[in-house]
Amino acid sequence: MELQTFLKSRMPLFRGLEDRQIEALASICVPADYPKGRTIFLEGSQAQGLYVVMSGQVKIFKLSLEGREQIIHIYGPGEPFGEVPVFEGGRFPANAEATADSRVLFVPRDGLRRLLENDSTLAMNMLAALSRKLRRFTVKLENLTLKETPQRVAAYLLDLSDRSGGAAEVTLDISKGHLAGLLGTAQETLSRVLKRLSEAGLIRVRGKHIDILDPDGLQAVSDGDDRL
Amino acid sequence: MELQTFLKSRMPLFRGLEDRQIEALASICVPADYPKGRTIFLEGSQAQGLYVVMSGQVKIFKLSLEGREQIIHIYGPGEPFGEVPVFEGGRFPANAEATADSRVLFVPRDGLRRLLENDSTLAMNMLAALSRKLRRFTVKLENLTLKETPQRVAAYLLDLSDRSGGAAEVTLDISKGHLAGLLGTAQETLSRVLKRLSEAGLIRVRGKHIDILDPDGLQAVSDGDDRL
DNA sequence: ATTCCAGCTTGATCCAGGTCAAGGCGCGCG
DNA sequence: CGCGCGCCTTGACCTGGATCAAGCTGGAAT
Repeated sequence: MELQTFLKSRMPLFRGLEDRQIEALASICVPADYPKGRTIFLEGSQAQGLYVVMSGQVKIFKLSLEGREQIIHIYGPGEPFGEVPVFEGGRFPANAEATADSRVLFVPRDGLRRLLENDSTLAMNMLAALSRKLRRFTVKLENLTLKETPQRVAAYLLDLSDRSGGAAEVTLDISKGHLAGLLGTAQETLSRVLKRLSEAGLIRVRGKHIDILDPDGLQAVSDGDDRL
Repeated sequence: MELQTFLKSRMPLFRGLEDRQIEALASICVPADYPKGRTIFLEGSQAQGLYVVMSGQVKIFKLSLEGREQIIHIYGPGEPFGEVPVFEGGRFPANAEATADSRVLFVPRDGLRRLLENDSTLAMNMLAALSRKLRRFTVKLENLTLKETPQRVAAYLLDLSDRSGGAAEVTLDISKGHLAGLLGTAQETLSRVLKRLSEAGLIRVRGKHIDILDPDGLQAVSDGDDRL
């Protein structure tokens, strides 16, 4: 079955499970399609389970009263989201919205908890997954509070490059508006920073494609070197 | 035994465990004393286990290259910290230091993992604990990126009051310098904000004791009302 | 009691970056 | 082919809050 293959091969969370566990899991999951822009859940609403991106892209974000948006994370295929209320509190701590046409797997809370209680492999995987998210939060908090915007942009680009094996050309998988939201800045500021980095000869921007001309220089900016 | 009593009664993490599990746990834990100002672990160092505050106070924080400090959390008695590397990565994502003379329980990684694999109650407790931390991170990120300093201060005071049952007088359990670090601002700014809140008749500050004179007004400030 | 000092307050200055406003640019669609 | 609409860039301005620089204060140590 299609779904079982996905669970086994594409999802670190379910790595190492026995086939009959995968079957049990597959039998309780429900896939659903969300068009770009559609809300998946709202902050504060009651959760019935968690979600996994199968295809497309989902943003998790907070809104201020004035409407400013802080993106907490953007998830792609294979990544779970909305786990918190499964284990604590029952309500979502933030909002989720599809940023592209997406297929999303829903995993009901009760069934998942039953599986977790009987399978320590799954439980350890889940503990690792939550720990990874805590680690990312730490990094994000550090970036947002201890780094200036150019540092954050440089760090983001380097991270993107690293994750594609140190490639000299990276492709933004999200719009620049979303990137600004993710980096905790205004779109205008991001635009200006990219320009400055270009003028300094560190990068070249062509739409969503960015050439990293000087990785070391970019690293220096990321580390706080004020060369502009 | 003293230690077992502490584990059973003072720690949500170990709530609901059977006595023989508690015994097993107690037998692998090691308490240690840290004077005020002593480092407990450094970011990036290899972790051998997690910690639990028995008495005193511990701050978890990040440092920028220039030496600015962002406090991520401050933990008191009963609260665990440093869990992340037990389940993922192996290295601490931030620094920990005692902010008061403290007794801290060390729980070795391997023993803990063995217990977790054999006891789903403990595993579910741990999942809940990590989820609670993720939720707090979400709130913290929201406060730091979407709220201005006066809003953060007001929110902190109200939270403090709520946690002591809505008391009209709250006592800061940390120094104002640390509070500034926790709220992502400079000590000078915090001082000025407290003064403004006092002059607006919302609070009265006497050292570490703060009277909340106008909870509704404070709530309004916390929600972004620009009354100063 | 006097000194000392960490912790706090107050004042003055400066700047990163948010906001408002006005175009460009590219692309899908009629 | 050109119209319209997101999305992005550029410019001008303004402000929250960081930083630098003095004092102040209260309690611990002698």
